Amino acid sequence: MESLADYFKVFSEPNRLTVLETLRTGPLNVTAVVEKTGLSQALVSKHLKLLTIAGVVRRRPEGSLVFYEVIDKGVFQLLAQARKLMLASRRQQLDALAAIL
Amino acid sequence: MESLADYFKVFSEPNRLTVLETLRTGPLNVTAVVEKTGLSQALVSKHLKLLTIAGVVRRRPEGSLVFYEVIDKGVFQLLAQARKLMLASRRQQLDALAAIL
DNA sequence: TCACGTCATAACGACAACGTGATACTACAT
DNA sequence: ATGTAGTATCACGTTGTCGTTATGACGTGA
Repeated sequence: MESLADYFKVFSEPNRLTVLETLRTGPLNVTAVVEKTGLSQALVSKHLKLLTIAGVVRRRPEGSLVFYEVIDKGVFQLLAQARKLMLASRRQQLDALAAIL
Repeated sequence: MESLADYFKVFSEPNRLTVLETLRTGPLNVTAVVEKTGLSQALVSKHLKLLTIAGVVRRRPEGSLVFYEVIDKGVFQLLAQARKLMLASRRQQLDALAAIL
């Protein structure tokens, strides 16, 4: 996690966001995430690793399972704020378009 | 701007963030941004275009100059919140490391 | 009209990220 | 010890993104 840009990059991938959303309600093991998302196991594993490296998620082995959980639920606030800004931008775009027509 | 991930992608590039920061204090024309950042003119133009498409920035031609300005300064709050989370993650990482050693 | 400053775009090469299929590794049960 | 379920990783091909160089387009003033 070098720069701020790198941090944003963590959330700039649809499947990774999907995986992250999966953990909103609580810890899950890899297979559970796979089933919830429909993504391949290898892919889920990769994204979880990235999220772990980024410090967004914590890895907790338990027997033969490995559970992952969001460390700071504040990330979801970040997602929410970004979504809000995005929608506002979209509205503004439409207004600008309407002004032309 | 299809998905939320795409929106995050806008902020996931160091040079693009640099360009955006340049506009924090107010509108600037392209050449001014080029001088402030030290990036090539073509590159600045590209990033500004992307920021415009994303609805983060507004393009305003004025004579032979083209000014760009941030539409919703709330984006800087987003940057700030992300930075805060990033630093918190970093602290947590170090704590986890310290616990091992 | 011509030249110049400003900005945008095209074409290209370099490199990174994504997803997949196959394989290794681990813990546990038989 | 062998098998099995769960997880991680490797190697690979594909695609996307970044930055550069060169060129095009536009407005302005001489």
